[in-house]
Amino acid sequence: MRDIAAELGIEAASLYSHIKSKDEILETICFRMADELLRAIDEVNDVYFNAEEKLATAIRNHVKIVTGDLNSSTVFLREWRRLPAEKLAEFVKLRNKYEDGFTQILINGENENVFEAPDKKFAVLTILSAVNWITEWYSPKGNMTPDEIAEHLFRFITTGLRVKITE
Amino acid sequence: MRDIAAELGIEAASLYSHIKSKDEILETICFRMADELLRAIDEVNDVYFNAEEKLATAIRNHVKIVTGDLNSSTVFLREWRRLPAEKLAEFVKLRNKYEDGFTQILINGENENVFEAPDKKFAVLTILSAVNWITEWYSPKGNMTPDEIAEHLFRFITTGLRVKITE
DNA sequence: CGGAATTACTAACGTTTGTTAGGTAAATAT
DNA sequence: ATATTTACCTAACAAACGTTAGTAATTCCG
Repeated sequence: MRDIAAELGIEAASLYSHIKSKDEILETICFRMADELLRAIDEVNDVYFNAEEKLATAIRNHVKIVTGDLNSSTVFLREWRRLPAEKLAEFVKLRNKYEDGFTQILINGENENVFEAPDKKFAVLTILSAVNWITEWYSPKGNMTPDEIAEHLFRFITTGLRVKITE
Repeated sequence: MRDIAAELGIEAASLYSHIKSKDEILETICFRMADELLRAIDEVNDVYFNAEEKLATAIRNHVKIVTGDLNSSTVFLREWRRLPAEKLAEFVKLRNKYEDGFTQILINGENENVFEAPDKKFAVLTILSAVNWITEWYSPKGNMTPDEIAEHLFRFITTGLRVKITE
């Protein structure tokens, strides 16, 4: 709290004119971002039909949200376990719903015979590892825009590293 | 320190008969695991020739190390930033060397015309995201062994999600 | 311009944290 | 059996932490 206050140029005790508690800050960050991600994936599953387009859009949305506020994303990804017990349980439900959203896309892809993911949970977790790991290395000053990152990730996730024979 | 001591059934003050400081514990965990990973990747680059085999072995080694001690791996992945400044700088160098090891594999793969990764840094970071994310979900009680996880990851990383036309 | 509302301050509190010091008990070595 | 070493204890310390209470300063509004 003293570090946050120092960033703002005020005393730690002054923060309590604006917030209720440190936990409230964490809850706001985590739930606001979770809600944003959930809204994005729900829209993807509602609006799009083509599984490839769904996946591409879901990845782009995720990358845009994560890179849109790196500080919040970093807190969201690293600190969610420190939510108070009741909020933590609620949060985990949201995470699971989000994963389910990606699973739905993979199921659609299999039905359309464009994706092949026998172990969908594994595939979804690996996709999420890629999009979430962006907080470890992304910089707005870097040479890739969020859309380029999303495009790279989509290609990596769908076609992998192997040289494409048909090209 | 009180939590660690409680796990051991002793008082926090008693820990100091066995260790120097809390920082020492963190340093030991981080550098021991970094050294282990570096030894593994160096051996892969020395011993193997075939890039696919290199990558498969590098992934298998990483997964084996990470799943071999989940507690240490979790601390290693999440807490390395809390190393004291000098140790942190040293640690970052080791991380970079490890990434370089993977980059070397991708370069070999391109020379052999089996891999295609124009942006190698991006590809390496995405590979590392997958192997490191294991700490988020792996359980020894789960239905996948570390070798199976490594195999799945290798397949995902090399061929992606798309249905293989040649099959 | 004065009063109300808002924001920020200082001081303080209770709790938590990492660690030290001195003492005691247990284990080990001679 | 005695001496030494090791491990653990209690007690304590200083610093850090999240937050409250009362007061002061600033801003806003009629």
